[in-house]
Amino acid sequence: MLDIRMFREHADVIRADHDKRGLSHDSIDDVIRLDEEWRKSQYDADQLRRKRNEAARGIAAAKKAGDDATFAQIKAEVDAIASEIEALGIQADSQQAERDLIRMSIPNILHASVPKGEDDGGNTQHSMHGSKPNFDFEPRTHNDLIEANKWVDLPRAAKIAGSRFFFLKGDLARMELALQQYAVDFIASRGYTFVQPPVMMNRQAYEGVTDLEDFESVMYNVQPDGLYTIATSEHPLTAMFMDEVIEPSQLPIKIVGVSPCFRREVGAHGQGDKGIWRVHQFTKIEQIIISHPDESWDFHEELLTNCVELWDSLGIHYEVVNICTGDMGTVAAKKYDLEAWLPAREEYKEIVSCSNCTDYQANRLRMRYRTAEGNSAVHTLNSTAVATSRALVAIMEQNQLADGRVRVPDVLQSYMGDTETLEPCNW
RNA sequence: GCGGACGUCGCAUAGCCUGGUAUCGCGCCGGAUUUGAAAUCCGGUGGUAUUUACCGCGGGAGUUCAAAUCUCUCCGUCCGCGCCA
Repeated sequence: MLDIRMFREHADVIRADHDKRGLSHDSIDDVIRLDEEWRKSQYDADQLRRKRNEAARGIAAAKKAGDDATFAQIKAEVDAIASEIEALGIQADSQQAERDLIRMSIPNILHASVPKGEDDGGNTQHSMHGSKPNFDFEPRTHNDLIEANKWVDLPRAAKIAGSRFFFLKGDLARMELALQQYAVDFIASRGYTFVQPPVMMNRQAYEGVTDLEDFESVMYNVQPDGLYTIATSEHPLTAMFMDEVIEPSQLPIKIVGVSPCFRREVGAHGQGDKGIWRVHQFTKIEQIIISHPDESWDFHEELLTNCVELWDSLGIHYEVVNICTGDMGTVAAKKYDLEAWLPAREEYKEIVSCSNCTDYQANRLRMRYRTAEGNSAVHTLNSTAVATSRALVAIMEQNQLADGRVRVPDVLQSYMGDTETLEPCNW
């Protein structure tokens, strides 16, 4: 959510951003109009309250003195104002609620370096890392590999939970655990605190960190308590500071989190989504930074650097892309994706997403830091370190051997008892 | 799950019984003093606004002319009991 001061003082900035995104200005105009109406109602109501307070000032004395005539006169005066105040108050509340509902749907202001484009075709390459592996055989897709090696059981998962759930088995499951440990150690060694968050959140906190439409298409709602399972640990790890005023000396707060992530993936179907590429539940190691506004762009680059060095160390070939205006979504002001090379399909596909959300989440969550002039919103940043299901796909496809087994990246071998090659499962 | 205590500005705390202007301290910010620092002194430190006003005492509702204060309810914390990986 954008600061209301942006609409009052710098509406031209929001308008320019909407032009960049190809959006109409209607919502901006609505917010500005409703804000003016709300302020008028609020001011009028405040003036009446003031009148009432002034009138009521003598009421205690009259009551104590037993002066019933004065008491009755003041009470009549106060009663007359009360109904007016109530009507104005209701009007003001509804104007403010409507204003903020629209304001919630208005996207963040994009950074100047975000390229213009209509969809993911407009994303631009930032950098290329590693090189395409050479195979003296026809490389197989990860779906072939998991089936041939019996590393993943999709049919039985579908039987007990539904499609897009999976059992992870044998050496591939061991490598998944190794990836978690390795990634956590890698990021924690750079001064990030390891945190394991709750995997369910209430609606109020969740609205602070995500697009409202996600409640219908992305999140599982758990009854009877009405909690939502998290779609990423970014959500609890950012919302953790909701309603807080942070001392500037505490900033930046750097976190590496790990959690299962749950996504309904409504409407997702297609050849590219087979196997474990797009699933309802996966594990993700996430980087989070809560920072002073002046530092967030430097930290955005730091998060990307962490990703690049982590994925380089795994020996994976990938490119970094700068996400364009049309592919950005509501919350982020700038986003880099890492896209790994999948040799069988000859495509680069998203494995990491690295965002600076500036003050957008912080405004909704009322996360502030103390300044001399008053409290002001912090900036929030998040970046995948490793989403293990997709990391497994990239490693399997790039490290596959002619017989279908898979070479374990060097840095992971010590995390799984010096295992060098993933062996098939026998059931 | 049962019983009890409690929730007050960043932290800590008074006010609650007996309804009538949000208290003291710490921390933080600014200023004075100082070569600099510490110490000391002064001022400021919840939100909103058409800037001196209005709203705020965990959330919501109720009683009342008036609620931090009384009642109900929900949420949370702590203690004891029960259950439990």
